[in-house]
Amino acid sequence: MTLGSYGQFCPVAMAAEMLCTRWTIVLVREMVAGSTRFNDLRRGVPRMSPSLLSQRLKELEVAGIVSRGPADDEPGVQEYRLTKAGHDLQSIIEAFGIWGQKWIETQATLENLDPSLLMWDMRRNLDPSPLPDRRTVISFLYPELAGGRRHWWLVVEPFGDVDLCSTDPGYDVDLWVTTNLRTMTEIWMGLARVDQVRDKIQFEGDPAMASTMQTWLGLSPFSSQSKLVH
Amino acid sequence: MTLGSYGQFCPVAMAAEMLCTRWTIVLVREMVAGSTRFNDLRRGVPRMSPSLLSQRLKELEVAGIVSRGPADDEPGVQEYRLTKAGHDLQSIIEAFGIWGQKWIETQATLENLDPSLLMWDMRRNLDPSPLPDRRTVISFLYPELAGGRRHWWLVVEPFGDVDLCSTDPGYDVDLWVTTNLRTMTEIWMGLARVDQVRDKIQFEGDPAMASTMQTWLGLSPFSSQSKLVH
DNA sequence: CAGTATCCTATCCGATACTG
DNA sequence: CAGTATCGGATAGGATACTG
Repeated sequence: MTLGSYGQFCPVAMAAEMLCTRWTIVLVREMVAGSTRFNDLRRGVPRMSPSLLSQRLKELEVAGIVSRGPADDEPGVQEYRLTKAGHDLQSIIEAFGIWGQKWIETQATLENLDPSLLMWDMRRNLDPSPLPDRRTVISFLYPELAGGRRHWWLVVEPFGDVDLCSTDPGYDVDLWVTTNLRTMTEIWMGLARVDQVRDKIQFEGDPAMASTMQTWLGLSPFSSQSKLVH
Repeated sequence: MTLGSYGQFCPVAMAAEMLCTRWTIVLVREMVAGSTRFNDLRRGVPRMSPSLLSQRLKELEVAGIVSRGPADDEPGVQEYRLTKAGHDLQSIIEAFGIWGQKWIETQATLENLDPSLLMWDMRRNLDPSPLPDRRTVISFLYPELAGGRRHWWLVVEPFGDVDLCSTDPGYDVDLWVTTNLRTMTEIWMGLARVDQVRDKIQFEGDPAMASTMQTWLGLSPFSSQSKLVH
């Protein structure tokens, strides 16, 4: 029996042996959410060192959870895809998320604010359908933050691709949103609705887009578990 | 931010921070299964050192997952009970178990055989209702094992309490079961049915009890996920 | 029975730098 | 961009003994 094994035949223990190592669940979450390339994974798990990320990906490959291969569209670039067993982990990730959203103190959650993570998740879940049928640019400004963490742009391309920039991409901006990181995170997590914190957000630009923000801004997959405070 | 934290506001990460430390999931599994006292927990998680068990219980208490207090029936004895948040972890444990049973190689599972763990789980899930309405004793013998791991007794009391002994309790035995640990584990996990491995089990004693073993022997909670090999 | 205390080391991990 | 290599240090946790 390997050291580090639990030595139990129970399937719970066997699964935990594989999945309950540092960063693994968070990494799988990022893959379930759709990231496939090394540097995309890094953006979703920014505090994980690249060597550990690389190591975990190999372990997951050996375990049959991840398969590695050239990207379909861009050969020469490696992609990490979930296998069937990997996709089945979605139920575990969901169980974690639902439990976490329900039972972890909101207080603790809001001590872990991170604008790059927030914007990266917002990018992923933004719903382009209520937006104009052309390139649309939304700028987010967090005045309390410094340097490259202060200003962000979401660029929604005509066919729904969304890009995240932390330097000005140079396009005309349709809507400027100025708020603080905590408020924006509360909205994303479903702890507040835009209309409830209107006094903490300033809009400039297209008033229609401003007033419909709650519809095109996607929320966290677990937001529905929260009992909307305020 | 504490070292050891993921620094993410995502509920998945927050929950993983709490639950993905060594032994924690396996311990919670044992609590979800019903154990409440320190030494019962030890039997379910035998390879965990008592100091680590004690430490984990304290952490779970701080996290609001476990509450500690005197036993209802036996004051003076401490009991560890799951709080409401703790009971909600059942969905996570189930997700682990279902995934593990489905995707972990049977081979790997059967490398972690452990008679005390198996008997402890069998004790818990045994269904007394098909058995005679009196004290019933079933003896299990694993000839390939040595010493105290070789011989076990399940004592089913009239009102359905089941005791596990590894030394002869002295009662008349109704049924002797002789088999090997791998076969018995396969049955428990739902990888085989009694009638499929009849040639690997010897019965002596009450023939009616022998022939209905599949009905009173409870199976692993995850056995239904397995596609019955052989 | 129900834990606590102590010690010690393996290993995991973080940081950083480097490469094709 | 997509990783690998190296290194050092903290710490988690294993083993064991002990206590009320």
